[in-house]
Amino acid sequence: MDVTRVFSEYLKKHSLKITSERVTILNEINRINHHFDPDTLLFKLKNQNMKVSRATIYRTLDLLVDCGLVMKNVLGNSTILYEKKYDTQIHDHFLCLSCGKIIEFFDSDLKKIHQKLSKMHNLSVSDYTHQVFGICGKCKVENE
Amino acid sequence: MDVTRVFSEYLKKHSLKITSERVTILNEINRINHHFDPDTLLFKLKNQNMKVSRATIYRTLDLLVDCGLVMKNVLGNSTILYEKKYDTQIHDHFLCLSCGKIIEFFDSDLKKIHQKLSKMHNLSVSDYTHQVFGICGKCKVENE
DNA sequence: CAACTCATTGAGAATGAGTCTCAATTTCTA
DNA sequence: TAGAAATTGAGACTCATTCTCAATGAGTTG
Repeated sequence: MDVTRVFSEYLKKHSLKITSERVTILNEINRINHHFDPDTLLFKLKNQNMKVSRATIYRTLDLLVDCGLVMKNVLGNSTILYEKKYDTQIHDHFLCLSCGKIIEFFDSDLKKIHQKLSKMHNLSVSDYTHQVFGICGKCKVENE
Repeated sequence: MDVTRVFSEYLKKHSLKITSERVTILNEINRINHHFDPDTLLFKLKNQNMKVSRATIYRTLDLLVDCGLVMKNVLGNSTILYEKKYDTQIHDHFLCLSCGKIIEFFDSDLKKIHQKLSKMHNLSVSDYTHQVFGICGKCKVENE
């Protein structure tokens, strides 16, 4: 998937400009294979002497979410995490309430639930989040 | 379900006190049949001349979530909503991205997905959230 | 390719939901 | 009913995110 092209076309369509900051941010996200938060992203760029402001990180993430390349998740209480939506099928997260560990998973049966919902209410589904909370295997053992 | 009793017992077990504010808040939640946010709750109580501070609302909601009587959801970007967990089976929300309408639904097949997940990773599930985004029937028609 | 328009950027101020502080008050145990 | 311990409210505080606005840059047009 030519991510840069998708983003460029999105920007053009909305009369927005292809700036070096936007390209830099997208490239960095491309390199991250799991979830991340805006500050981590800022930090990674700072470490490479790429100068991008916090405001621009937030603004660009909004654009990437809007054009469908990035997914924004609010996990549990207040943990916010972003992740690529391409090159991956992972949409769902399990959060261990004891140690905070996050397990990523995907179950295609969820699609069937969404299809049922669509039919029942005559609506169309474009996205979803599904988060599961509990105790992971390791913590279960430790609490025994 | 004797909600007051459940809450009282929870408080006793944790050496916490049954105060008029806590009872007032629980009673008000009892009267609400859909989702709500902390400020709405505060407002409703103010309108009835019940004096409860914002801090106490937040503190009590945390307790109610902890003892399992109330569910806290983060819907979409940053909408936070609470709702009763008793007298209802509703756990899941559909949010119309066009008009903001929220449709509540429940599908028991989700349980099966959680059971599969539990087995696969040897974990135990205690809670979940499932949010679906898209366009509702009404908005679909209007956009034609 | 130069001029011009309009989006973009960064620095730091502003916002706002939620949390914390602490003295005064209330609960409840013994 | 006395006393220990939890609770409350008001407002200060936090911290992630958004806003402001002057300076800069992209890209369009002649």
